Amino acid sequence: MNFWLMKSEPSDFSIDKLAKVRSSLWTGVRNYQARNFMMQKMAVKDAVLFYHSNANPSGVAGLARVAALAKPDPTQFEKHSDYHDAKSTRENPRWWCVEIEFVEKFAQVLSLETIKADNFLSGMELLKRGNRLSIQPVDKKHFDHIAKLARA
DNA sequence: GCCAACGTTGGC
DNA sequence: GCCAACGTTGGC
Repeated sequence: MNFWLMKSEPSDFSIDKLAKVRSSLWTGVRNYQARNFMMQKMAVKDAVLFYHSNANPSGVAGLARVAALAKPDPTQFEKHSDYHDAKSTRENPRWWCVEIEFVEKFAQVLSLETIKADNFLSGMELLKRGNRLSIQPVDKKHFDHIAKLARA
């Protein structure tokens, strides 16, 4: 089983929204590295840190889980979607997405500031210079530590 | 809104 | 294949 961090702007899709709908396709990823993690590495039951970016505060807002393997992202075929991709075909879709299900909302967001201040988390990909990747692998030890901090 | 860092595009 | 121009991400 693998561990992941997945970013979303809460104004677009938040942990509250996921809690309400219970599960959702993780649509809109248009970065090949992030897509490849979903297509090639994610398995059902993998654990996910749900990260709010461009938020107040930004940070890990809760936990989720991979509910289904990657399938073609339907938004790439929607002409009027922000995520439409004219170069993608149904025979050979360019963008794929897994399905994510709600697990837990933290009582409060574990802020980026708190994560940065914790020495045990200093090696996280999230904290690397210029990090922009919206889906990234997380070490189990970091995942567990974040879950522990959030419940403390 | 600013801007550093990064990814993508396209001319050559 | 190089790389300048451009677009996007995301913290602040």
